[in-house]
Amino acid sequence: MTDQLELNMNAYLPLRDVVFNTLREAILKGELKPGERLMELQLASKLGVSRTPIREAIRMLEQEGLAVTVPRKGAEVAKMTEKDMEDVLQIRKVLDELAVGLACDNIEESDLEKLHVALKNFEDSTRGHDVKKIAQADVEFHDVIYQAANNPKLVNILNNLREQIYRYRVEYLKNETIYPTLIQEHEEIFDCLKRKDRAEVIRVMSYHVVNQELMVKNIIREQE
Amino acid sequence: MTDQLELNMNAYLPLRDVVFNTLREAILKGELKPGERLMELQLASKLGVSRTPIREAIRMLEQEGLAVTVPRKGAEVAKMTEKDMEDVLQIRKVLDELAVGLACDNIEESDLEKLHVALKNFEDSTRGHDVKKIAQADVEFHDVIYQAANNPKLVNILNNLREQIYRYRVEYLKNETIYPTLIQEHEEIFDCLKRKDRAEVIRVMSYHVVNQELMVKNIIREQE
DNA sequence: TATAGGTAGTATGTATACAAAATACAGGAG
DNA sequence: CTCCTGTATTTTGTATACATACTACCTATA
Repeated sequence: MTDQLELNMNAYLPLRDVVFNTLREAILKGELKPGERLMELQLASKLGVSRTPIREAIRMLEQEGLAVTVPRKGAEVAKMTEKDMEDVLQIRKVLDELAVGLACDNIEESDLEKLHVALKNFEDSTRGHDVKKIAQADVEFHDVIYQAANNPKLVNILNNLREQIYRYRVEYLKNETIYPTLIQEHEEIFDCLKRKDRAEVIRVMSYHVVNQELMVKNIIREQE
Repeated sequence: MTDQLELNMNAYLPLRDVVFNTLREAILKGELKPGERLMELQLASKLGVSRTPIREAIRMLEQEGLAVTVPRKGAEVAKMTEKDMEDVLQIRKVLDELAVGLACDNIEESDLEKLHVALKNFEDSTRGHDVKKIAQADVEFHDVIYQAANNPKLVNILNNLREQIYRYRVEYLKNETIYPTLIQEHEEIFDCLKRKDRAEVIRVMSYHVVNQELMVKNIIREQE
């Protein structure tokens, strides 16, 4: 019996997960706007499923902080104030510091290679003008670090926090003048990890996140 | 029209929330053991409701990390390895430091009073032998700090993390020899907050959490 | 004996039905 | 004209029905 060939029975996803992913994407992309009501029947007919998977997906979005429901009123897309964003970024700052510190302890040569590839991919992506692609490349860079931290629960929380600021993050990445700084910071992070300079990599990461915080807050203020 | 008399229509809770709370409690108390299957029909008949609210509650437990589901197999109570616990406590450490630092920045006289009451309540509770009560008093002490941190998203995450270690925490609090240390640490935290000594309060809190980490890990190791 | 295959029973996945609350709106009283 | 109220409609809450996949067990066969 071959070890390979595990036969991706993973191809199957329950509808609730499909719906969840669909709604999640729509919220993050801004197609479903903050405060917009999530009406079960309407979503069900739009997505061609019954209310049951919709309701289950809403329960999941709720726990992710992407939707808020009031009993007997229904759910709506979660609103984000500047205060909420500050709160999220405060948390993200210390957890990103934790993650990069752990990554520094655990990182192996193969991870460093992956990180270097991700670094270059990000740099390349900034030469195009596809903001989504740039955001994606940035996510992949940080994902390598998250994985190296070897703490799945931490990764989970960080992904969730990242999700919550994603909308504003895309906006922030439209500003091309910041790319050189971001690239440089990524390089510094990479170098520190390579040298295993724990204190320094935490300092740089901290700076990297705080920077974003200031920019994102500016964007929110402009939008209001 | 009187201002008062808001008439607690909050009395109503959807069944999904009742079920969620019930199952959550059962898992935390250990009535539902790690790895135990959560069968919809069985739970439905036991709780006297239909499968619908059960399913929605399971989706919520899933996102809380208290249950794990495999498509077409069903859900079971999440298992916790020592590694999982370490992961949770690593996160909790930095977030508790963040919380107490923020609390130190924001805390007001009224909060300090509440904290002092909670401190005394905890001290009193340790003179009885009701471990649940002691755990509750400890939670209330830390809740005052969490509230003072003025970051609801942080409180959310911390409550969730606390939930995940609750089972082992109760076990840990059965060891009466640790009470004096805990009381002393609580007092130190209170004093630091009163003096607004940010660096020191973070140091003490960090110590407070790390201490628990070591104890909880011992307990897990013994159980295995 | 061990294994393959079939079958009954059970569990989940999804859709639908019915009840009750919330909402919107129209008509009437003041 | 405004505000109240009653009614129709929409929406959520909950239960149930039906389809399909999984499990366990039994039987037949090599």
